[in-house]
Amino acid sequence: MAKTIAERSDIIPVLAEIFREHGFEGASLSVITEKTGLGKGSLYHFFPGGKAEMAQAVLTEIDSWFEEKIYRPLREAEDPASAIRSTCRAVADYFNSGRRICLVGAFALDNVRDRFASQINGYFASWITALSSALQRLGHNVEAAMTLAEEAVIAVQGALVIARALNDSALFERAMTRIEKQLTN
Amino acid sequence: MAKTIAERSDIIPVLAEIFREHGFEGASLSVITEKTGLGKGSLYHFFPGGKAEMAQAVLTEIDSWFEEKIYRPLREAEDPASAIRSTCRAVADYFNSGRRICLVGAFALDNVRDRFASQINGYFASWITALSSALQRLGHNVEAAMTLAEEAVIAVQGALVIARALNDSALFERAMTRIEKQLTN
DNA sequence: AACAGAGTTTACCGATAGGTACAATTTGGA
DNA sequence: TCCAAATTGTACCTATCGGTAAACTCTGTT
Repeated sequence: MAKTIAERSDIIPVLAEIFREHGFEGASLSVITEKTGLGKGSLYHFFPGGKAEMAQAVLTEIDSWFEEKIYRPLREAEDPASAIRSTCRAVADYFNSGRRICLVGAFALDNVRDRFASQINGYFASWITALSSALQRLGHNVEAAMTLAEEAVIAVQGALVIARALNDSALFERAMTRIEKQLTN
Repeated sequence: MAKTIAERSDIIPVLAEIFREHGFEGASLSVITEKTGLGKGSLYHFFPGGKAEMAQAVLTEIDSWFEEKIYRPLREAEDPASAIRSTCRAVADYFNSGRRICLVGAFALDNVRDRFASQINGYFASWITALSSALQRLGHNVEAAMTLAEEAVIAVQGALVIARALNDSALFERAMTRIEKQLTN
């Protein structure tokens, strides 16, 4: 019956969705086996460290996605204004207009924060720094760029919280539109 | 040994702190008995519905605190500008400059959201509505007031997420200062 | 064709989860 | 002072938790 089907990298997006839906503690191994279709044996084959290693892998994948699609374009694009615009759209798409939560933000509010502190910290620090870099090249001074970037990332995370609380994806879209305008006006 | 010491209302703030610290799923009965000093017998005497009823009670208490200290002043104060200023300070104090998370926001991102959907929804809806009311009496038209209010509540929640993620309460204070200024400029 | 190792299934473990039952105790009021 | 109700302690229940062990089955390589 056993087949060499799964690869570690195939499972990670599924794990990400599971953690988003159930949280870290709520994602029991039985849920994980059910949704991935993998038994505990396979799971522990790929992730000897258990749930903690699975979550680490998910956070790492999220970080590299953002690095490639958001942070790097913001830092390196020769046209910072259009980079800001297109990464705002990419963020809105990534979070499916507020219907999908930010796993890193959710972990930050959860009691697992300390366990994944450095990844959580790095995620938001990189985001703010990259955005600030684009804003500086857009003409803002260091301080103003930092403030604007901080405000924008705060607004994205806040909008995710409120959109989910009110079950209102239009609210998230409104917020993203305001953020984009505020950054590129 | 049994003493008639505890009252339901005395326990609720302790429960609130426990849920803030451990989340809903993480707040096991053993943690709750330990931190409250009450055995399961007492706990189930006060809250026959178990953990779910405890969380409901906590959410209800939070809602009535905000109703009294934030929403009502915003709706009814004859000086809306100073009401906005003083409720901003009250909010910053309540969240201990970002060191204390918003339980309702955390629940919104958690998988328990559906279970407490109406309380979560009501909390944020009331906040935005009350703030919008004060802004209208300050001279903004209905639409502008609503947008500003939405933006402010989003910023508070976002700042709580980021401040906790970066372990940076100064960031939260900066955000609250900006919010206050933006609402009363 | 056969072997090694990657991948998988199954059965099991101790610990703890939330919850229940009920007897023991304390308390305020008559 | 004594009783009924309020409160608490203890023992116990079943289900599930995360994790382990080891036998098994594929699959690519030679």
